[in-house]
Amino acid sequence: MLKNMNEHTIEDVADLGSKLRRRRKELGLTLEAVAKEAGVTTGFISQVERKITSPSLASLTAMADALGAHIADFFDPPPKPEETSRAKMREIYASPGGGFDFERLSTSFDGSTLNGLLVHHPPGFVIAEMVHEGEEFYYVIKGALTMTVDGVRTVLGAGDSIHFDSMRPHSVQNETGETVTVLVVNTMDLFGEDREEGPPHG
Amino acid sequence: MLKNMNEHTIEDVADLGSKLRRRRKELGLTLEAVAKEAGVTTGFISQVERKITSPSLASLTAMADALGAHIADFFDPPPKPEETSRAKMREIYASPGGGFDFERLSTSFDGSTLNGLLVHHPPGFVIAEMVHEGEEFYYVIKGALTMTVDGVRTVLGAGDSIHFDSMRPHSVQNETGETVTVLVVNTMDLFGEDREEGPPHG
DNA sequence: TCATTTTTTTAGTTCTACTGCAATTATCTT
DNA sequence: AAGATAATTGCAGTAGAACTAAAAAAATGA
Repeated sequence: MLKNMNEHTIEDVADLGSKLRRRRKELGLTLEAVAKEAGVTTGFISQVERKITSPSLASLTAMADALGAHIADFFDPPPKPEETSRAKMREIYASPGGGFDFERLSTSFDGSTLNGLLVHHPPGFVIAEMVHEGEEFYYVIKGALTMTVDGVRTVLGAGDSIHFDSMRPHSVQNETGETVTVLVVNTMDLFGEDREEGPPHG
Repeated sequence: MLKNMNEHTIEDVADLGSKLRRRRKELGLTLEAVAKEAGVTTGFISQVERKITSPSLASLTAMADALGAHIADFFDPPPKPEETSRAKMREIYASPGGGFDFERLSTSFDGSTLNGLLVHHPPGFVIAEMVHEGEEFYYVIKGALTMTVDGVRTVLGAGDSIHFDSMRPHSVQNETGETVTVLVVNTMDLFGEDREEGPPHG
């Protein structure tokens, strides 16, 4: 069963049992309660929690459901370092397609998903509609930004914010005569572009 | 194999094959290349991608590795709605333990992980050191905030930011004589506190 | 301390995770 | 368009592990 696995992956699966047991204990449930809900035996769950047996995806999904969790929650990788970003020490980058400048605020570490940018949209600039995985959060620091999400156009002023799923078609534009400064925080898209290149920003 | 599963969970597993194939195609890899890397046969991967067979956790992990991805990435649930948050229409909440006020900026939808808050720290206020899952991003809007992460103390001024893994011991304090306003964005902790109560904020 | 509950252990069995190989389809080159 | 090669699917298995049932041990509560 545990054939063809490197050390990293062994750790991932090893965590599974512990996480299942921890979740069960947090909920104050007995093996029997979870077993009954998941449609398996208490002995089996016990073995899974103690890493003696590996559950099939179907069984694991049933167990996750019984624990009010999602299967993906039991496979979180371990995290790491940090970084402070100083306003005065940041580099200002031009966007890959040209048009706006940005400063990168966030750092990255194993398991990190947050991507923070300070974006400066010049007057009249438009980012064409796009769709991709992840979710996004915009907080307008200065000026007024026009966003269109799923065809719904919204003008955000200073202090306003918006949070949406990036799978919904969205576009951004600065319809004012001034540069607009926006803080953008989105989740990393593992299947998206390499982080070392310019950010897609929405 | 697919016994004891409700409709929601069937969808989750059904997505697996499609996601594996999509990822493989994105990388321009053949079944044979992935199979060789993962230590399984091409026929098997083909069956998994077409949902004819469900892989064991060990095999799935090996496949994910071969695809340069993480096993959890293949179980993402589908996302949903959005919300705009207006500065002038937000409610200001007092924190559960008392001491600081905050405004909630983000919304939530299935699969969403971002949690955005605008936090107002009064002079001298301290949030004791804590540790929990997820990651955090702070952007100082007004004033100066002192943060201590893993015993390292840092003072962040307006425009400064910090991004770190919440599993590292961290505390927050306002050592100034003015109220400090900070934008906090962190990832949802499924195993943490219920969102309807006040936010832990760090 | 004792009764009950919970978990672990043990000895299986069944069925599916995965193989090997042939057939089919897709792609590329001329 | 034809032919060669590469890639994928189909098919018939089988070995072993996913999971069971029941007994034993451990944990818990009164």
